[in-house]
Amino acid sequence: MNNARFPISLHILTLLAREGGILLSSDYIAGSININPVLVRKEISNLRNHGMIESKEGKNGGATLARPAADILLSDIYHAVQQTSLLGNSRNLPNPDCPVGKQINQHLDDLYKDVEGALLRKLGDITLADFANKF
Amino acid sequence: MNNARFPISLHILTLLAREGGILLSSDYIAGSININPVLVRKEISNLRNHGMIESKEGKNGGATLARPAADILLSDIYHAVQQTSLLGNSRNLPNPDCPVGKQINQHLDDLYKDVEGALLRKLGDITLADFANKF
DNA sequence: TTGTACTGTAATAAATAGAATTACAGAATG
DNA sequence: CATTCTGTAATTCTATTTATTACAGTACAA
Repeated sequence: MNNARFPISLHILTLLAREGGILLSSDYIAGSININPVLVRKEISNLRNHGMIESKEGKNGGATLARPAADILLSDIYHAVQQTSLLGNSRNLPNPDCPVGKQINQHLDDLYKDVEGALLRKLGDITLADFANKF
Repeated sequence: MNNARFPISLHILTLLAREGGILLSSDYIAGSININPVLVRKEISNLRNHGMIESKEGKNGGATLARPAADILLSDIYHAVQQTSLLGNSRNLPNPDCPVGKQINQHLDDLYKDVEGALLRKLGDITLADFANKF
C-alpha cells in the first residue's frame, strides 16, 4: 500500500471521534493532516458512502461521525480504502506458456486472501474509539 | 504496497524451487514473469544479499536457491522486499499544533507494528516449498 | 586466446500513479 | 443576497515504478 488513504481516513475519523457530533470543515481537517482540502473532501465522500460519516453542505457545514466511534472497526476503514492488493501485483501478465507463469496469479490471489484475513482479524479487534482514546 | 517486488521475488523463487539446483538465467526468468531482465537481476541481487539465492556469473551462469525451499519462509521474502509501511503514510508532516496531528504518527507506527506482526505470523507459517508445490 | 553467453550495476528515459491545485456549481445560513 | 461551506471534475505537478540502454567483468568452450 503506497498511497496514504488509510492513514488519512483514520486521521479524519480520529478528529471526528474526539468531537462529539461537532461538525468539522474540510479546511480544518486538512490543516491537521497537512494535505489539500479537496483530498479530505474526497475521503469524506468515500467514508460517507461506507456509512461512517455524515456531512452537511453550506455555511457552517462539515462532517461528523455517522455512528459511535465504538461501532467503527479499523477493518471497516481498511475495507473502505482498500483498492490495490495487499502485497502487490505485477503489472504485466505472466507468460501463459510457463507452468508457473500460467498459474501464479491464481495462487497469489489465494495467498493474499489468506494473509489479508489475518490482517482483517487484527484490524477488526480495534475500534475507532480505542484508537482515538490514545490521544 | 504498490510495487510488485513481493510477487516478483516469489515468482523467481518459485521457479528456482521447481528446478533442483539447476541454474536459471535472468532472461529465462524474465520471460516467465514478463518483465525486464534487469529488474530480475536486481531482485536476485537483493535475494542473494538476504541469503536466499546463489548466483553464478559468466557463460552458463544463472541463479539457484541458496538453501532448501522448505527452509525459506514467505515472511523471509516479505522482509527482503519490504520498504514502505504496510498501510501507507502521509507524505507531509501533520500539524504539530494539533493534539491529534502531533501524535498520530507515533500511534500509527504502533498500530502498524501490531498489524504487521499478525501478517508476519501468517507468512511465517508458509514455506516456499508449500507454495511451489501448488503448481 | 578468443568469441559467446552470461551477471552485475549504473544511468537514463518512459510510463504510471499520487497529490495538489484550480475552478465552479450548488447548499445552507444569517 | 453575501458568505461560507460541500461536492466534484478537470488539470497540472510531482514522485514512484518500470523499462531500457550501456558496458565492464566473469566463466566457459571451441
